[in-house]
Amino acid sequence: MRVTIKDIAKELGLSAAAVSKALNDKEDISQEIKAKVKEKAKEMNYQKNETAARLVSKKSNTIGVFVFARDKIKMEESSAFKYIEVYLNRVKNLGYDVLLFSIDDDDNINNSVLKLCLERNVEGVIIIGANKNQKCIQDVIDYSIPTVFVEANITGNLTTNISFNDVSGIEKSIAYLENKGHKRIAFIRGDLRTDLSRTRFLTYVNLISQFSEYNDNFVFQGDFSLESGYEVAQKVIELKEKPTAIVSSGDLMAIGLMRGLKEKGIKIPEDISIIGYDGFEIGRYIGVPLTTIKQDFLKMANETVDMLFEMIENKIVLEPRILEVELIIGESVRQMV
Amino acid sequence: MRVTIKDIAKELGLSAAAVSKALNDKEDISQEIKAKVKEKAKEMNYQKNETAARLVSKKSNTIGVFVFARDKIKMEESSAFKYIEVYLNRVKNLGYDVLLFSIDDDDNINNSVLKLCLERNVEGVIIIGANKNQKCIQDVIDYSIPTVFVEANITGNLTTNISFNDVSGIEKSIAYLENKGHKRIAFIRGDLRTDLSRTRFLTYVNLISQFSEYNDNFVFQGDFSLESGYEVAQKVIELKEKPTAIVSSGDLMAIGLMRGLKEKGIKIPEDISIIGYDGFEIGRYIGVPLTTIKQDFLKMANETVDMLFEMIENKIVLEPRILEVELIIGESVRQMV
DNA sequence: CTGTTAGCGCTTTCAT
DNA sequence: ATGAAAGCGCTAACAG
Repeated sequence: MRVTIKDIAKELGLSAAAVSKALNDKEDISQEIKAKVKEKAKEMNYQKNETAARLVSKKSNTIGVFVFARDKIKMEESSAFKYIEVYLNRVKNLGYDVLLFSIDDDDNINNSVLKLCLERNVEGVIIIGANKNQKCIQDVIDYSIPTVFVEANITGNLTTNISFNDVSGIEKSIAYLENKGHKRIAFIRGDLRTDLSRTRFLTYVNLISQFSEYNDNFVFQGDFSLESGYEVAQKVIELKEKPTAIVSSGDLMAIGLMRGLKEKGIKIPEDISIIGYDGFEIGRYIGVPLTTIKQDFLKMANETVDMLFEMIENKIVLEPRILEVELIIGESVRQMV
Repeated sequence: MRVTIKDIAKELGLSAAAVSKALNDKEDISQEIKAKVKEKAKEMNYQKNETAARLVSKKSNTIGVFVFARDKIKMEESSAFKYIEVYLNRVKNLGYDVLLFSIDDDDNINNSVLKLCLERNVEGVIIIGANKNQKCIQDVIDYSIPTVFVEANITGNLTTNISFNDVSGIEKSIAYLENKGHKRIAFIRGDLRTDLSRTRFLTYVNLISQFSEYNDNFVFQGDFSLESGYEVAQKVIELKEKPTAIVSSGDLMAIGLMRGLKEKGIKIPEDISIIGYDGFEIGRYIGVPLTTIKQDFLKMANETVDMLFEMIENKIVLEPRILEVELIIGESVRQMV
């Protein structure tokens, strides 16, 4: 049997309440009792039962982190993991635990996010990569539980969001290419069901229409994986009229694409220029350093935690935030003549 | 106020006990009541308070996952994240939650792993990348809580472990290089405080001594990051007598190294051959596809969960397991003449 | 300051 | 098959 406060109360001839107060450093208890109790607790190897404490205090000291993964196995390729470590450390220092969930579309019915939150009594929620239309999140949006959506433009009751400026990112890419004299610019998009992919793609469409004709053949579908980028190479090859530059919605797809093109004898940037998106460190280490849009994941993670706890503490809803991104110039884009 | 079983009992003119039984599909309750209760519950938007249920049933339905991170920011570079998604999905399907913790050496004093486990009442524990000598894990080892150590050779009370065969991995690398005629083989090791790094390094030392003289200058210290590999390049340059091949304890370090060497005008594999370790997908996409040791992370993750739940269910301690690894031949090693 | 009492929301005997 | 009663381990309100 685990030792409880009753045990240590009995041992010391005190009441359970006194022990509880001592252990929790309450004001209305003498120093000597505090000392005695704490010593005894250590001696008896007492461990607080948080479950019980949480039941009465109605505080769970837990925040829920939900990661939406379209592609089960490839969650590691999402940016989610770049955030989670920060969450873990920050949240731990604030005295909270992190309950982590991975959600996919099949989960809609039985595991609504709200259900999981209410059952576990989480005090705040971070949701990465969701999209408005998923049934399983509708209810959290309405419910008054502090929630921050990451990379999804969703607001609601005590709900806000934070994203990178995807419009600006694509603008910077395209402007840079234009400057370098590129006109025929292709695009690799991700799954359009996410806000992020949609925004990047639509921005491309808007901009491209301004100085050339939008061409369906210049749009390729990927899923952010190395492999999906690699496969695009084959499709590029088959094009009669090739683009002079390709903008990828993600660095990994860009890297896969570069590999694919290389194997087909296409030189980068001499034959085709490439721009990625993400600013992953690895992009600087591959054969041709990748020109890309850098996102400050660390900052994103920290601001997310800031926002969440401000909402938890003050019960106010915050304005959504948008983080700026930066063009990183590698060697994967050439100047057209 | 949240709706409780009492509320729905009152609404239906039943007892709380009956409602509880109905909701939990117990045998000793009629079908009609079950149906009525469930419907009413849905109608009233009832959500079970797991905290309360856990207090009485003494089951938390939670497993704790602890990731040891030497280098705070670089957890994403560890293999831990390759496992976590599998844990999440498997564990969810078994009706459990995952409480995730990141532990560093500073945490030893206040947050012993056992303390966190007992407070949260976790029913099983997965610990990634720990090492025997850390104070903060000593107590879990002795305590009877089902525990699986990943990539650390630790056993104990209801405690087992699973690792890749690091000896075999390094043997395969070195044998391959020997076969290709390499004699002067250097090594990049990771932090020797982890079992994994120690084993890989010691195996290198053993083997190398068999056919050449162990040379301290041929051993470089890294930390599994791209950057640390990159920095090794400079040190290689400064060597009067250069190795013909370098074995890296990790793929990212190998990739960083290759980049560094390339910038210094050293060609791979013509001038120096490289072998990595991990089998990360990215290694096949970089300039020169990396020859490496492939570890089946998916299998590792699944077996870890299997072992843990077998221990949870049967309260028996399992034999440690070792997973075989495989040499993947890329283009980063050349045949010596 | 310390103890008594009550109860968080649920499950679980044990009667009925 | 249903309900009454007890209690999981802790904290909070109130008395003393």
